[in-house]
Amino acid sequence: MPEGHTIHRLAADHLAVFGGRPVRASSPQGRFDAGARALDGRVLDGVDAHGKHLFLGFDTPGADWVHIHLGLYGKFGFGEGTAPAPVGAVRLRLAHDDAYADLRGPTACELITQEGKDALHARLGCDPLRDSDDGEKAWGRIRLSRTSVAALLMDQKVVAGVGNVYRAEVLFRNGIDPTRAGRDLDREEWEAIWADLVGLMKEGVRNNRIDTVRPEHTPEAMGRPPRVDDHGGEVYVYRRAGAACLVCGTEVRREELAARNLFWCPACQKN
DNA sequence: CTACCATGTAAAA
DNA sequence: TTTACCTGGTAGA
Repeated sequence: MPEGHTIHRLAADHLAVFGGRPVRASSPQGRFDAGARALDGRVLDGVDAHGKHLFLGFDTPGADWVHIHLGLYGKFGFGEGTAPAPVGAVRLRLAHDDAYADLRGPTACELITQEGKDALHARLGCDPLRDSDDGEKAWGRIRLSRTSVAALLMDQKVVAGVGNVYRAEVLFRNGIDPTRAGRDLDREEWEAIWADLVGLMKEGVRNNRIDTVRPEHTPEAMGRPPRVDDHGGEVYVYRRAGAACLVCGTEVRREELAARNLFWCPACQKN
């Protein structure tokens, strides 16, 4: 269940593992048969990621990119050596003699042209993990919007790549009340949020997990027993409803907002 | 074992 | 706004 950092990491990993040499492509599950046949024997010659969208570029005439969106369930599994017989519904398998990658359960796995890729970029907001992006385009939307900053952060047309974990955590770290309207933020607050997202998400790509707890608030630093969050990283509020805030001890709250769980500390996030 | 939930999005109603 | 997609982990029987 990926946010943007996972996708950027996958892009880099695909290039490192498969780049520059012909790959064998198949769709054991069958739903990407035609696409896999078009890719089979081709060379992966470029990768890209924008928000939660992954693009694998092959030297394939008329079908320049594989566009993959993992959705809520999608997952890649990498393995070394000769690929074993596929287990379960593998939508796409890429392989060479030394490694393989299996894709299961994606929302999207399709061949697209450069034009199609351009259209996707056009409808996505700025991505904290794209070096060419800055937060200005998002600020243009946010500063005029009556929508809550919590909803705006999850809107991929505004900011691309932020999901429920980074949303909750960046608002906590910046002391922002999630219900505040975008237009009630000031520029300094937005710039701090954006800069924090860039830092957190880059660290997420490096570590392949989401960690947001500052050193001074780790259980060790606070004199509390060590804690393991069940999504793989250390966080302040995400999925911690009912537990004590790591900073002030107040009970972390959870509420449904636009069909997604929102987590926050009502004491730390009053600004 | 079954039921339910989840870091997401698009299509249907 | 609701439903569907589609997988894996976990809680509970």
